[in-house]
Amino acid sequence: MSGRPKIFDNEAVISKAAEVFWRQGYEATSTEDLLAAMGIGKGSFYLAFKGGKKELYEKVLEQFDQAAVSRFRKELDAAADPIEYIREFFRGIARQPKKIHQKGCIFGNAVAELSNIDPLLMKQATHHLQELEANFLEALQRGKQQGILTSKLDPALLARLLLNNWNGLGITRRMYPDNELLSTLIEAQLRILD
Amino acid sequence: MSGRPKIFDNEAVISKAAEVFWRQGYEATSTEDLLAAMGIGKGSFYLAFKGGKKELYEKVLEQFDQAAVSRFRKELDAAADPIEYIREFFRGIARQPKKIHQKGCIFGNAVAELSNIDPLLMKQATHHLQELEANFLEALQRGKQQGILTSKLDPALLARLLLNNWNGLGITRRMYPDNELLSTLIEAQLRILD
DNA sequence: TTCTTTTTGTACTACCCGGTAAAGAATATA
DNA sequence: TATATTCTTTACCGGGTAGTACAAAAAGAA
Repeated sequence: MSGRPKIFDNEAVISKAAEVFWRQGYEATSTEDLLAAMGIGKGSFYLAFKGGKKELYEKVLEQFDQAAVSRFRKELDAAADPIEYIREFFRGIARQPKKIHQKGCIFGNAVAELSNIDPLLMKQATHHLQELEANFLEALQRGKQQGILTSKLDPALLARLLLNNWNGLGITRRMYPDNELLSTLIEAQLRILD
Repeated sequence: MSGRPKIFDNEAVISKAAEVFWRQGYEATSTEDLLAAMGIGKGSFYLAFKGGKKELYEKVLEQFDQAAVSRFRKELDAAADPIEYIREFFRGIARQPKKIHQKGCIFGNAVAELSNIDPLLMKQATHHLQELEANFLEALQRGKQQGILTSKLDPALLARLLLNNWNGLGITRRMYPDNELLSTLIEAQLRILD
């Protein structure tokens, strides 16, 4: 059964690759960039990821999604006020360093870059963003149940507005990688939750 | 002085190239893609655009900006109600065909794709988006002068909110290339103008 | 016509890149 | 130790790409 032991951990190298993809995008990243970042050779890479760069990118998106979604759900469950949690979620953007602002949202990046290049990958990125939207919706519904959210807007519409704000911030934060400016912008956006 | 006559018009081929760049992005577009779309050969191309793909992309962004800005200003000047003009500007998105939705905003695309690849091009794209923001601002200020805009928010902040909505729509319209859905979303966003 | 200027078409070069193949290394098991 | 299994290393291949070089073509001017 078990032959030569693997020198690397799959999740670990996916996470290494994620950083490069996130920073440079899909097309601008060569497999050699990825190999260098992951610290493995071609042989190992194509053995572990037979689909090459494309499969790796899928895995990267999935890993990102797993981490983000599980964290969101956990924190939301722990939050007494789900609406305030959404607020803090957005406010968190305005606490991040410039390097992060410059990378934007990897899912939004994927949607923008791959719509007419690789529709399948684009569809997956879209799906992940829809999960974020679903999380917003769940928080909003809980807020409504608890009587915290008084807005008369349909929660589904509200969730979509939040998603669009998120998508916009993925671009705007690169134009203005300035936390004070972003904070002002975000606070104004959050008034739809009042 | 005058040698062999040019077979093509610069602005015309830039506009041809624009379509390809807009659809595929910068990195995914090869110079041969561009030559095919422009209908000229390598010799002519490198003579007219010594900077190659990069210079052409700059020109494309500039041409887009020229067209968009001049149209915006002209229509805004002609509009009796500048706030309603902004509304119509956004509503127009929800009247466009799927093919356009799939391409998003070329400036947003450039910002997303090139932030960490070619900072100079990214900066130019940012500048063009800031011109859009400035146009929003001008319209808002005129609306305030005319007493049409009653919002208590700082017009500059309002313009930035509109810009962020625009940036978001560049992504969201690809996730949901559905004009009815987009219309609902946009109408909800426009309530910040009430 | 002949010369000059500018554009065009094409051939060429040097390079990079994704992917494969094959041989060798490291382990468990018998 | 011998064998089977799995992973790693490295060399290689075919294809595509950006950019250059150069000769031919198309005009005006002398």
